[in-house]
Order: sequence, then C-alpha cells, then structure tokens
Amino acid sequence: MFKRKISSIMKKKQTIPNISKNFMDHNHELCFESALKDFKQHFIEKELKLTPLRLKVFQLLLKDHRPLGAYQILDLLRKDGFSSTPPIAYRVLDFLIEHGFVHKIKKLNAFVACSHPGNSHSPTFMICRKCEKVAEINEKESGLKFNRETSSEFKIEEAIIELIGICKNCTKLEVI
Amino acid sequence: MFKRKISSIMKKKQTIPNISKNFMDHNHELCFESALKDFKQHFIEKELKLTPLRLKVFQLLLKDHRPLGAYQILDLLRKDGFSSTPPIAYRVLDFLIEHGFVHKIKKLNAFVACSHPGNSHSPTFMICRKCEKVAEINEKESGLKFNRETSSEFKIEEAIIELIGICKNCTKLEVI
DNA sequence: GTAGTAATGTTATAATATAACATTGACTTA
DNA sequence: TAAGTCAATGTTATATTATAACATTACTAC
Repeated sequence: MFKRKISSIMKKKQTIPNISKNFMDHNHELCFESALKDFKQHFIEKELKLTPLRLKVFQLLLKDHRPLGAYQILDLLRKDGFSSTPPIAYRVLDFLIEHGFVHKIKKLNAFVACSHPGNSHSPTFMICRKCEKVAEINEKESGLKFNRETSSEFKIEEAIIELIGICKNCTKLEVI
Repeated sequence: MFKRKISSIMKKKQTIPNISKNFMDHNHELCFESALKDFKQHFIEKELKLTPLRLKVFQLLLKDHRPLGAYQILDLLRKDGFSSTPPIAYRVLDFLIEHGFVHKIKKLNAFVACSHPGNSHSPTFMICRKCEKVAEINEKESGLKFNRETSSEFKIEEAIIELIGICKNCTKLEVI
C-alpha cells in the first residue's frame, strides 16, 4: 500500500503528460532517437525496405514536431544531395503514411512524424497556431467519443480530427 | 402522462433524425426552399448585401448535399453567364464561409452549404464515400466531447472534424 | 547473367488557391 | 448632378500543392 503510493508519486513526477510533450521543452534528442529506433524496428518487423530516402524524410519530420510541407521537404532533400522533384517527396510520404509512420495535417497541407507508430489508429491532432508545433493524441487521451446514435446512422471508417488553438507553453509566454 | 407518450411517438414518426436527413430520401425541394429562406433572412438580419453571385453560389451548393469544388462551381457559374475566373469563386466562398453560410470540407477540397446557418459553431461532417453526400452535425448531435485534461493542456479555438464512412442509406443498398 | 520487381529519377502537367491591380456600380455628400 | 468613396466584381498573372506517365537504376531470384 505504501509502495503503491510512492510509485504513483514517482510516476507523476517523471511523466510529462504525453498530450503536451511536443509543445513543452523536453529532451528532444532523446525523443528523436527513441522515435528513430522505433521507426527502424517497425521496418524490421514488417519486413519493409528502409532506404536512405525514407530514413531521411522521416528524420526531417522528426526534427522539432513542426509539420513540413512537401515542397519544404524537397528543399531539404536537395540540400542533402537527394533528388528533389515533387514525385520524390510525395511517393515517400505516401509510403510512410500508408505504413503509419507519418500523418498528413489537412489544415496545413503538411506532414508530421507519427508519435504512435505501429498502432493503426485514428489520431487527433492539436495544432498550435503560435509555435506551429503539432501534437498527436490518441482516442483515449483526447476523451473523444462519438455517441451511439451517430454510429448507427453512419459507419465511420476514418476520422480527421484537427484542433487548432494555443498550446500551454505559448499561453504561458503570452501572459508574461 | 398519457399525452406525453403519444407526443413522443408522434415525434418519432414525423422526424427523420437530422443527423441522417441529408443522406436519406427527403423532400429536397422543401429542404432547399427552407434553407434558401433562412439564408435570405440572415442577410437581412446581418445587413449583408445579397448579390446575384452570392445567391447563385449558395443555390449551387444547396442543390443536393454534395460538396462542390471551386472549379466545379466556376463551371456552373460560366453556364449561367457569370464571370468565372478563380478569384470569383474563391472570393464569394470566402465571404459565405466567413458569415457561416458555407463550410469547406478539407478532405475533399470542396464546399458545402451550411445546415445550421447563424449558429457560430464548430461543426462535424459525415462524408459518405459511396454517395458522396455530406451531412453536418452539431456538437450535441455528435456527442463529441473533449475531456478536461486535454482542454487544460491546449486551448481549442477551432476544430476540424470530418468523419469518412458509409451512410445508412448506402449500407442498405449494399446489402441488397 | 538475365528476368522481374521495387525504388528512384525525370518531364510534364493537373488541380487548387491567391496576389495585385482594373473596372463597375451603388451610395454619399457637397 | 458631379466628384468622391467603397464594396463588389472583373481580369491577368502566378503561387502552391499534387499527380500522371514513362525512364532508369539497383537489388532479388532463378
């Protein structure tokens, strides 16, 4: 009983809620490396081919939780010596999206690295209009639920949910 | 008590739930005229200028609950003798969106007439991938709610919610 | 090594959207 | 009524986002 309490306190201390992590200062190097490791692991598990281009694009998207447009990605690819005509970017993005490594943010016509790769999910995005970062939250975290009536009227196969607003961090900065 | 029961039954009989109305057979002429009347009334109340172009575009969008792309609208305008270069459509659409008469469906890069004009709301759309019709539902109807935690982490200013799937009507047709 | 295939490269163009400036027309006000 | 103003519409050009179609490369399997 005592043990339990302690562990619960520890948990609270150590965890930045996943919901807001992307918006707050955090050890991004760790975050980056961990995501990259996950990414590679999924390629192995699913027997996909991890090419330099696919790796590069994913790394670009992992950089700072900000979505990148296809043409921004192309510019960055060019700088790194990759070929950089539109189909290059769109094809790699299509592949990464298809396998759940990347999502498209419709509001921005831009792309982000997935935070929960492997889960086939219907993610919700929070888009901060100030710092332009994006956080992905899953159904449980968002508390988003459709009621029964709706479900019986309409069979949902895919949900696009994008919340635009201001993140906690930018709110704090605004007050100062 | 008895009265209550009857009225509840009557209500059920007479009402096609608003959620699905757009997908089902319904008296669309009535639906169209009623929406148009509402539209005009709002122009009067808000002292907006109802020009032929604005009226025409709204009528086009009201036609059958199917979203129209900007360039489809331009084609239809051309047929009706209106000028039809892109800015014409986009400007009118911007105006109608700004005043809550029209919404943009991001999934389709297309536009629909608003079903609840006047309410400033954050609508949810159901998009049938089969018949391509769209229904708009409000927060109450969708039962969509965000949990507290999320709200404290992120101040939501705008929500894009688009559900893609199959409507009841198309499901019925599929079974047959 | 060659046939097959997935990935990438290349050229061209489609689809969606906006910037910038010109014209019109209705209303105002002197 | 003439001049001024302003919102709406018209026009030209171009930006931004995305895809089609075909060529080449490079790895795999036989």
